[in-house]
Amino acid sequence: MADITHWADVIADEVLEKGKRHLVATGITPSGHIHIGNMREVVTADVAYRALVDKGAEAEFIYIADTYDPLRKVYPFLDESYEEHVGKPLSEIPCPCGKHDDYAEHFLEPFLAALDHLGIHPRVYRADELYKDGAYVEAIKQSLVRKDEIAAILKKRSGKTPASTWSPFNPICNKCGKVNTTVVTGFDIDSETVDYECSCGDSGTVPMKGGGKLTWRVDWPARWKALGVTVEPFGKDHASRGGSYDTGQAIAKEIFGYEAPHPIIYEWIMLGKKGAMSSSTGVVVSISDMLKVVPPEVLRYLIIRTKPEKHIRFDPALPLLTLVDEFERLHSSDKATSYDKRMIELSHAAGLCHTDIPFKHMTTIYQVAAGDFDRIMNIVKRAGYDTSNEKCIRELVDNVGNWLEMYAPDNARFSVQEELPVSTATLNDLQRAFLKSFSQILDKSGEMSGEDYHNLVYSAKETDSEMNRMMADSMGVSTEELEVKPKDLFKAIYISVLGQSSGPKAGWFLSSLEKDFIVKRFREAAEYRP
RNA sequence: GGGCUCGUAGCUCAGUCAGGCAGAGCGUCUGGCUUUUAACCAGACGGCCUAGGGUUCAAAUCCCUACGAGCCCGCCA
Repeated sequence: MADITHWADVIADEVLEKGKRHLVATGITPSGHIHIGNMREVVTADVAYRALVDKGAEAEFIYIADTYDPLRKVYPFLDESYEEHVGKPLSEIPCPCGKHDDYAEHFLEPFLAALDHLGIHPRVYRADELYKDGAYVEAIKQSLVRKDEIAAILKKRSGKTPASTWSPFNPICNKCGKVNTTVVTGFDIDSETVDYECSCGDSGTVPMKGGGKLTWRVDWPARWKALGVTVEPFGKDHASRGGSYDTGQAIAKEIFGYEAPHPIIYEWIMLGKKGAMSSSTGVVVSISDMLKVVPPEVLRYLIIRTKPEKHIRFDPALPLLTLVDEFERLHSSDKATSYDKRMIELSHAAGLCHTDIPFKHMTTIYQVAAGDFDRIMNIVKRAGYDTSNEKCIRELVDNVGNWLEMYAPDNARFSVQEELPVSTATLNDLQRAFLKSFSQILDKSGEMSGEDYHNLVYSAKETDSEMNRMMADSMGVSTEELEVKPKDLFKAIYISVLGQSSGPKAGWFLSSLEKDFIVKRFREAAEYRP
């Protein structure tokens, strides 16, 4: 089989045939909690951008927040008092929590933080600022002048006839502040103003600069031209014939004289077994929820490994652990193909921190330490991991803690019992003799590694070992009579420490506990008589 | 009704653009590792590539049709 080229590189090659300078754009409307589908868009854009840069293109990456879009309705998470704001641009509505400058910023701020977390650093534009700075004025003029042509394009492509009062430009009413209740009654190209009537009864004049916005289907192509967008990913919803890319393409070419950007169409992300993610059906995982449990690199990997046009199935329970494992294995594998390496490279991105501690190991460490960060660090240090980047480790610890709490299946959970578990009563004489001997040997020895612990357990069945002799003595039998099954010994360890009959790999597990604790616990367990 | 995308092992998916022996990981099973596993190593099992036609020396791959899944054609990104 020929070498497989990663889709991002395929896209970059296609795009490079059109030219060497590129502007990769992405954008969404911060009207509510920004969900995971949007994350795919941004990661997709970032990867395309990186692939372009890697191939020597002069590329830039921008993110446009559609802060000037009107609020469509009072969403379930909003207070009823927002009724009066429906129809106003998001940037002109008060913040729901009062801590941000405006409504748009309230949802934008955590999203931008998430982007940073993922190692994605586009230049950020806010649509309201672009409008207020006059970036759209030229496009607004052209659109108003050639309104009928645009309407004809919309009709031809989408089959829908725009209303007679339709205008590509929606003024913001001076009185009620709404942008979707006004009708254009005239305009003046020289003074750059637009006249309107509003359903609230007001009428007046607004400047083209910051006095209103272009309707979406015109706004998009206008933006391409104004900013020079050449590559843009968008959801498949825009992609069909008669959709906004289709009309945008025509408007860009025929009205603004601009070639539409290279499209990257992506599919939705499905959640577990519940189906497509959609806000209307309530099947939603917000980005912040996602980042609570998934290390950023793995989230990137999840998106990067699948071609944009295929849907992604995301299951935050055990399959997540598999995904993390797969990523980490690929990361350290010497069998990785060039394709694998490329995926790892793209998952990495600048600005992400990485620790060499496997996620799965951390699930054990975390539970051994009962989530206490100082104790976790001690264990990590003892296990010989790199602890220089405490911030990264803390991120991993947070992910693991949240995962255990929110999604982990029961068999992945355990807790070291503070007190001797009552189930210790079920231990038999051999198991007690083992724990007693183990405790004594450990008491007089130095620090032991996971492997030391492992070997010590197995030494119990060797007739010439110290452990074997001590157990025989303790039980009052000869070493020949002693019949040891390691399985029972491991069971004794788990029961006395966790109160359950199985647990994480024992040697390694014991080495992450305090030695003194083990000595004491095993002695107590050996002596315990109900 | 019209359009777009997808359909490959039990699961998640590569491979389709550029036709050339049907692939990976996970799971399962077997064996091994000083027989604990949720760790590691080796191997095995696992397929009508959704179905039916067509083109071709040769089709998972290209063309047509059907079926299934998701989405769009509402100024809703």
